[in-house]
Amino acid sequence: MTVGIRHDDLRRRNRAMVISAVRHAGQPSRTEIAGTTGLSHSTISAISSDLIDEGVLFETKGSDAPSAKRGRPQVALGLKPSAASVITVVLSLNYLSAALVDYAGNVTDQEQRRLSTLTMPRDELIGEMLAMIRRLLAGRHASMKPVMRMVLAIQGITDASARTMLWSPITMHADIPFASLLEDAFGIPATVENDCNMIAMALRWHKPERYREDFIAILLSHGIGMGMVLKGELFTGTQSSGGEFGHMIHRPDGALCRCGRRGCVEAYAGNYAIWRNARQHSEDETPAADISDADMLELADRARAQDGPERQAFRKAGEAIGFSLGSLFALIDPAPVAMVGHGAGAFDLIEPSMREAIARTAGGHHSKAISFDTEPDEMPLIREGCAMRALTYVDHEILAPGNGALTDLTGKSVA
Amino acid sequence: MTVGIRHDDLRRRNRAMVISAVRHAGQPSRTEIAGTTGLSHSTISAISSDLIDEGVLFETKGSDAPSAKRGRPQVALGLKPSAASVITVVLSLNYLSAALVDYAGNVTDQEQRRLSTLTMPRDELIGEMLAMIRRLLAGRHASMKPVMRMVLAIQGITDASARTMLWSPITMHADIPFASLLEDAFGIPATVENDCNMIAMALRWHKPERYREDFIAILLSHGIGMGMVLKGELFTGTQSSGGEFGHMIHRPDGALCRCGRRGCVEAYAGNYAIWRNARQHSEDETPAADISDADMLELADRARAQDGPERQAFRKAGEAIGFSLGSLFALIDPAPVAMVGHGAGAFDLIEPSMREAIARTAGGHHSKAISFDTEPDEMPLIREGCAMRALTYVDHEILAPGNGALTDLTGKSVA
DNA sequence: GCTCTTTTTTTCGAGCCTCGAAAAAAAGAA
DNA sequence: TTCTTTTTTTCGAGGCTCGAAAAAAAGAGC
Repeated sequence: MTVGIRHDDLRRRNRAMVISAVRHAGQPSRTEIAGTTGLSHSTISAISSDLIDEGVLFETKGSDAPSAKRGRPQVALGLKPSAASVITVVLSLNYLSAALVDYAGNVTDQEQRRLSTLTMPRDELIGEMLAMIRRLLAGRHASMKPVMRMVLAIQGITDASARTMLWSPITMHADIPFASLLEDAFGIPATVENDCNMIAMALRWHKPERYREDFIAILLSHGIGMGMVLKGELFTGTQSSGGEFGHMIHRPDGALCRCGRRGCVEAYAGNYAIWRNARQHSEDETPAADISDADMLELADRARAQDGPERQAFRKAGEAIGFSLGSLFALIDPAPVAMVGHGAGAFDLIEPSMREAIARTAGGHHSKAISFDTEPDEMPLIREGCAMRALTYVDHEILAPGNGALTDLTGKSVA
Repeated sequence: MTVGIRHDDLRRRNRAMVISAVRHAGQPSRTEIAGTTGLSHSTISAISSDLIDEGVLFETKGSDAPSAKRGRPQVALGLKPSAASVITVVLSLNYLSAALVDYAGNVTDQEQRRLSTLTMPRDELIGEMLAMIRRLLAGRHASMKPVMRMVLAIQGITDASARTMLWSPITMHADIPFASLLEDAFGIPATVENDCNMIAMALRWHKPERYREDFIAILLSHGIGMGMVLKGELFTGTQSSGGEFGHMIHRPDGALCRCGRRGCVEAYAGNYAIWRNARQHSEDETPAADISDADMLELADRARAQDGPERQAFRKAGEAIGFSLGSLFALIDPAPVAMVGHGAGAFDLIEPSMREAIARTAGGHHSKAISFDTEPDEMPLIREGCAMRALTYVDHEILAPGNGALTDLTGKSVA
């Protein structure tokens, strides 16, 4: 039983709507906002006037092109970059990066470094992260507004409340409560998110014309990840970040997977699996820890050059992805797919067998119509997805108190 | 971009909330409603007074047990049975049934009959359905309030807008726009829903303590169907009713499925598949059209009596369901499962190999903790699910116009 | 039998919020 | 300089929910 709507919720929600409209439209006029939200001009005027007073929005005076239209010119509203800032952190295999992002979404500072995540002790891993964040916080100008939110994206599984990393292939340590660790260290609200989910957020942000209501992002890398948006909402599991497409079962009792089980999609389509098959090693062989992008590129080149075990390996990968996508499509119906990550660079080798497999499944009813796109570089997407997620959180916090919001925004400096 | 909340939406939503609270609680007092909705007593008082005036609610005077409590006694509110009525229709293999249900959910009349759905011409199938509905409409008392909604449940796939049956195993005809057909014939709004989705609705209604936010209902019958509730919402595909668990791929290029493809779960776990395996026929053999429940019972008995091809067949079924549930759990995390339908009577034969398979998948992390329940009789569940769905539609229509609602409710008689 | 408690329900005024219409503002066009 | 056109603000009206207080409807106690 959902709770009833009280009167003050109304204002709060409509404020949220206005902020969200500005964030999506960039620099809309009040009239434009009224159009997209369906609220009346008077309401928009009242709300945006409040938000300007509170320092959340501002009138971007220098309207670029004096639109040459008749009538009173529109006044564009923008998100005030100084209204707040957020920190994004991305932790992936042997790699850590963090960025400071202002309220308008601009990266104002960032840092990245290589680490040996697989072998590092737990405390060291956490320590490196905290230190990097600490440097970012120390480095920002005194004039900058306080950091209001931190979002950490990891390769791996988080709990449904986005507070704990339950498991990750990049480290042997499990159940690290990153959200609480970050909150305790810096006094700033934090969440931990799955990297592929952040990729999905970023795609929707970047290419709304293609990735809007329903789409799937598949990360082809050492392992196989997935982020999915259904009916406009990020799809997550009931207890975890979910969407573990890479561990759907392709062949019962089949090839050995990095997760220790058998027959997972990843055990055929992950980099290590393609490598293993290309070398004609046994499918029971323990997966290699890491394979360089250069090696995978070389493998792909050889597969393109001539038929042989390399080409076969990519073919098998396509088959695994195809059948499992077919199973997924049986559940959710076909949707546009983005193939993300370095592995997407070899999509030409994967696509034929993948499409052939899909066509043999229930989801492949119109397999010709299913459209695939490739995004070879995942890191910027993850970072942007994190930023959007963090800023969205802030948007909803800013509107919450309704009135005294600005005392928290411009006032006390945290950490 | 969702639309802003206008002022009158507020009342509408809170009215919906009150109606929904009454429907869930049965006969709550105003105080109780205030508690569950979180709205103030004054608001509840105002809204329920309106709804009583409009003939949607009524004060159930004869309060059964004079609660022996001190203070002014609570006045129970109930849904007025005469506020509206709905018709539910269930179409399954060789079987058609329909019922007339009042606003409080009581079945006031019903009819059912056997048909040869597989061989009937399209028009005859439609004609039988229309005729049955016509008889129900003709048979109701003159005092009864107009039928405001019809919901048809079918075994098969419908489009996302619940207007057309896209495909069904019970007939060779496809793309039958049942919703429009019914609306044109009777002038009453109608939808077509997947039977398993209705089972899920009914389960949530019946056993909310077990089936609440997240659960799965799997129909074990000639084919394999699924209805799923995730985060409190019925899960459907993006373009169709979705959730075609039975056509996830268990073994690529495996056994021949009724759908014409190969390796679907159904091709191992549907009645015809179990039958085929028990008889040690080839997996390439065309599936039998229908197998009687008695035959399946006998098969199960023989499997229980001694090890042999029958027991093997059930074991294979369990394996197929187990691995595919494991894949599903990889996507959504484990959830309580209800095994519904006659096939659930042989769940004891299926369970061991199923659990073993699940344990070998990513979703089987805590396979011991995944709980299964059986509901051998699906028909009543489907009917009740339809009724609840229809009544929920009506609830939302009654509250919509806000004021003149009753003119439609008590006034003109449709059809 | 009467008064006191207790609990539920209704009433009433206050405070918000959104809306539509009208007014004001800010340009270009003539 | 005066019209048009378009955007934005202002203002009063109408609704809605809320909290407090009042009214209603019992049982409890003497």
